Amino acid sequence: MLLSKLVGERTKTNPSDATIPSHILLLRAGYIKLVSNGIWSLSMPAKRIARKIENIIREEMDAVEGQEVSFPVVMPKELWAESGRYFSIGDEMVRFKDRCGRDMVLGMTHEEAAVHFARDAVNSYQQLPFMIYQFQTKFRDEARSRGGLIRVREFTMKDAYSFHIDNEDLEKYYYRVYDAYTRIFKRIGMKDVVAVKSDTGMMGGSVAHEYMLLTDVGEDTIVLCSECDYKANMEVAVSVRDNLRDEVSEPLQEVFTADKADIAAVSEFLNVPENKTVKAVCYFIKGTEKPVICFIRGELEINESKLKKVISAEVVPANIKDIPGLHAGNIGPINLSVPDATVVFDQSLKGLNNLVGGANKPEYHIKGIDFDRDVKIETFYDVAKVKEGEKCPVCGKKLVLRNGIEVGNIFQLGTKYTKTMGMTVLDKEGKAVNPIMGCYGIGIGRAIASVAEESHDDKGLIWPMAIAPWQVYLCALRIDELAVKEKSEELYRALEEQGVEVLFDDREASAGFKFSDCDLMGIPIRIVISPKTLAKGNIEISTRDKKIQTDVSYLEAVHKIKELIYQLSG
RNA sequence: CGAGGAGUAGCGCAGUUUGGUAGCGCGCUUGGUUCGGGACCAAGAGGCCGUGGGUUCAAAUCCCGUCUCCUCGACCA
Repeated sequence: MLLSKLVGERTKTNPSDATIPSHILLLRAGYIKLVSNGIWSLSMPAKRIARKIENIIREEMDAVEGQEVSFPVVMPKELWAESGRYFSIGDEMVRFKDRCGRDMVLGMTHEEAAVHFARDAVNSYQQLPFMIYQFQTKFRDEARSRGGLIRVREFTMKDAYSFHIDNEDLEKYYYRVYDAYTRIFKRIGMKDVVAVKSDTGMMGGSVAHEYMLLTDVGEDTIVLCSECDYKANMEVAVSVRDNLRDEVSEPLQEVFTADKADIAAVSEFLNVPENKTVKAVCYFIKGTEKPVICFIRGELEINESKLKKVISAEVVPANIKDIPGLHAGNIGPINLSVPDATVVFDQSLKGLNNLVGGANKPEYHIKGIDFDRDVKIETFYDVAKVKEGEKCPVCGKKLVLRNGIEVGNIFQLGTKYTKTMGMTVLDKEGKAVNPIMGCYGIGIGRAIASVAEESHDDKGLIWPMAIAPWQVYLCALRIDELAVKEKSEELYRALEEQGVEVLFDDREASAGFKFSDCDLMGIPIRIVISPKTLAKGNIEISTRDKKIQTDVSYLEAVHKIKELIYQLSG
C-alpha cells in the first residue's frame, strides 16, 4: 500500500473530545472516524487489523469444530417474542416497522437466530454436539457509549452457540472453548488478560466467565487473589473478613447522637470504629413501592448484583423519606417496624456484638447490639462488596481489586432458549429433550481498542505483529532523488512478492514528519532507505525499541526482514 | 434519564464579557530553498460561527427553542 494514497486523516494534535489513550491514538492515527454517538467508520488499516483478529478467532473456532454461519442483523419480532426477550429487553433493542407495518428488531445478539436455524435441522442426539458461529454486526442502543471503540452501539462481534445433549457434555465443551479463548487473546497480543467468574445476568444459565484485560481505563472491577488463582468479577466475588466479636457483650444502651446521620459522623461522635457499627441501605423493588432494607457492617457497601439474586428481584435505590416508619440516619435492626418490607442481613454482621446502630427514632442510636442476643435472625446473606485487602475465600491471602475491559465472555446457557423456542431432539431412549446451550462472544472493535490501550507509548500505537495492519513501514527519505526512488520501489516490490505486508511511505516529506507517522500508526518494523543508507550500501531496519543496520544486499534484506517478522510473531 | 462541559475552516483554538467587514497555529494547493525525528520563504484555497426563531439599522456575540458531541452517574443481552 502506498501511504500517499491511503485515506485516513492523521493529526498532530490530540482530538478535543477523547480522553483515553486508545481513543486518542486510534483517532489521531486515522484508524477510526465517528459517525454518530457510538457508531464508527473504520479506515483501511483498522479494517485490516479487524480482519487479522477475525482470522485468528476463526482458526480457533474451527479448531473446536465450529461451523461458520451468518445470521441476519434484522429479524422479525416473532422470533424474539418466542424467547420472550422482545418484551423483557428495554430500550437497548432497536425496534422498527418495515414497509408493511411488520415489527422488526435489530439483532443485539443471536441466540434466537441460532435456535431458529438449528431447531428444524437437528432432531437427534446423534447430531449433537455442534457449534455454530458468525461474525456479525450487533446493534445495542446503549444509554451511554464511551471511550472510542471500548463501548459502542454498533459493533462486529464473533458470537458462537453450542448445543449439547446434557450438562456433562456442555461442561466438557465449555472448557475447550475456555482454552481456545485463552489462546485467542494470547495470539492477538493481549498480555494482561484473565478469565474471571462472572454473573450470568439476564442471559440465564449457571456458569459464566468473562475475559478481562486488566487496565486502569476498564469499566469493570475484578477481584484477584494476591497469592492463589482466585479471581472473580466484583458482581460475584466473595471474601473472608476478620471475626470482630468481642469476648464480653455489653448491655444495650440508647445514646443521643443529635444530627449525626451517616456512619462516619456517628462513628466519630461515639468514638467507635466503623466496623463496629451497623448501617442500613434502602431500596425499592423495581416498579413497586415495596421497600428492601439491607443491614450491613458500617464500613462495607452493598453489592446490588448479589442483592438482586438474594431477593430474586431488581432493585432501585430508595429515598428513605418515601418509606413510612424509617428515620434517615437512625435506622437500626432493633425495634424496626416497616410494614411489607424485605429485610436482608449481610453475613458481615453474623455473630457480632457491641455494635452501634440506629435506634429507629430521630437523634438516637443504640450501643451494645449483639446480633446473637438481640436480633436473633436465622439467615444472613452475602450482599456486601468485596473490599481491597480482605481475605481470599480459597487461600486466605489478601485480595486486590483491578479494573478491566471485558474482551470476551462465555456462558453456559442451559435450556432457556431451546425450551422457550421449542427445540427438541430425541435422546437415546427416544424421548424428546431440549438441548443445552453454551454461548461465546468476542467483540472485534473492542479487541482493537483493548490492544491499543495496552500497547502504546507517548509517540503512538505499537501493534503486535500478529494483528498489525502492515508488518513493515518502508520509509523512503529523499524520494525526490532518483536512486532512493528506484531502490525503495525495488525493495517494496521484492517484499510484497515475498508476502510481506508493506506500507510504503512514498511521500515527499521530511524525515521527522514520516517517522512520526510511522510511530503514530504503530507499524512494528520500520525500514529506511535514504541517500545515507545508499551511500553505505546498507539498509536500516528498526523496531520501536531498537535499530539494526544491516550490511546486506536487498535480496538478503528481504530474508532478514522475514526472519524479524517471524521472531516478532512469537 | 440526572449533573457538568463544549459546538467558529479537515484538526487544535482565539474572538462572545462591552453587538459593528470572521481570525491564529497545524494541515491543504502552487513556486522556490532545505533534507535522518513533525524545516523555511512567498503566494493561495477553504467557514451561512451546530440549527430554528426573536431583538436590533446591524448578531459568532443578546434572548428563547432545538439538535449534536464529550465527561461523571443511572443503565449495560
